[in-house]
Amino acid sequence: MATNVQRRAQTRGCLINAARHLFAIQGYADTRTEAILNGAGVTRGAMYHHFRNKAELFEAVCELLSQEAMAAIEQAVAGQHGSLSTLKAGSLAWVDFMSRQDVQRILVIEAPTVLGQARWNALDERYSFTLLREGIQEAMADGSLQFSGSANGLAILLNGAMNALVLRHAGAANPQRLRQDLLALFDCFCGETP
Amino acid sequence: MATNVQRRAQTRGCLINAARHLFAIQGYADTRTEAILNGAGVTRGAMYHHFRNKAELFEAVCELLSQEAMAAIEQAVAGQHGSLSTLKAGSLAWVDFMSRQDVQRILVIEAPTVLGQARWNALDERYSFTLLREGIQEAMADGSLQFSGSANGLAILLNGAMNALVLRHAGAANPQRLRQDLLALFDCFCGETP
DNA sequence: GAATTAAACAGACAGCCTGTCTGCTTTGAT
DNA sequence: ATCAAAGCAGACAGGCTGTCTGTTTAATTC
Repeated sequence: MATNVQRRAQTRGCLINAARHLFAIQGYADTRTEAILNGAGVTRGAMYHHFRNKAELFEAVCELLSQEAMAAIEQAVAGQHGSLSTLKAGSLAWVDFMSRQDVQRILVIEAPTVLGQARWNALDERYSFTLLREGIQEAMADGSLQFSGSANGLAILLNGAMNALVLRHAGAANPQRLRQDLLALFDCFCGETP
Repeated sequence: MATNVQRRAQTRGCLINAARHLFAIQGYADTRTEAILNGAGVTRGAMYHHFRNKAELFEAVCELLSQEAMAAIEQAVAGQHGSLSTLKAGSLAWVDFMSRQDVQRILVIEAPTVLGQARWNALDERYSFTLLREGIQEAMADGSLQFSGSANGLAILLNGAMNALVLRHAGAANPQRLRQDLLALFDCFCGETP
């Protein structure tokens, strides 16, 4: 006799977990709800009791992955001193996390399409993008980062650049090159302090 | 009594055109083939005679838009002298073109999902991305652009950065800011020649 | 230039998939 | 103990894509 909040958390968790793995492998469109139900060990009725539709379940998966990304970044940043090295460490942690096959497919490739522009931006804003912008603001404020445009603009540029990096290097044999290219980009903003 | 090649071009053109508009407004998943058939004025049999499935029709639309993008860029570049100003002009033309609502939704947002990673990369490689990389290679070769990583890596970074720019500024009130942020980014690569 | 082949097209049809809907079970409140 | 509400079960309907057979129109062959 479990409490209601426990039951709720249990089935929601199973659904999100099963969906997460299937979405990662087959993609959103090619994942049948039937497969999710089997994977989660629940019935159709349960699923549609917790989520309005498949897209809402997908959003819940995105939410979870975004939280995990945040956690990974914050952990990587924890030991750093100085705004620039903090920014660099956070960015490297970001690309490392996004390089994971499952995360990449769900968060980078499919989320913009499935969630739509508005919800996707909102999600980003709620998590890693805000982190990135704040890091940039700090680094620009104390002069260790130089950019003639706005901090927000630079955050957009960097975010997009990193996304493109992980996508192009997907499954590549040189995971090291990705980090090199990214750090080379940072060097461009640091003026004459190598 | 039209020739076969004419008939073929006609119906294919009508389908691609109708699909293009519908995909732009409603997105790929929410566009019913029925609607495309009505828009194009052809029947189901005709469509599936020319395209294996909906995705293949979508790919044809992407192909067309990519060609238009190439044309726009090459026109913008035509009057330019010097590798750097050529690169800048081409990049601005690129973001201008991609800022169009329809192009954005189809090429930037949905194409990676619908075509899949491999086909999407191949498409990019066939068109604008190659143009960008060559522009960067030239500018790096004559020293007007400095970057400690590879030309290919920089092309990836710039491409991703520009994509992110147009997405974030979608429907924004300040279309000028987009260009400013992009040019600010270029300034970072130009060392001490302002 | 009649006959044959192949391409282009028409439209009915089947199978699949999502979301709904009604009913049942378990938990929580009174 | 009783009633309300949340959680869940599973059948079902409607819609959509792709197929398949048949028909028309162009090209080829003799």
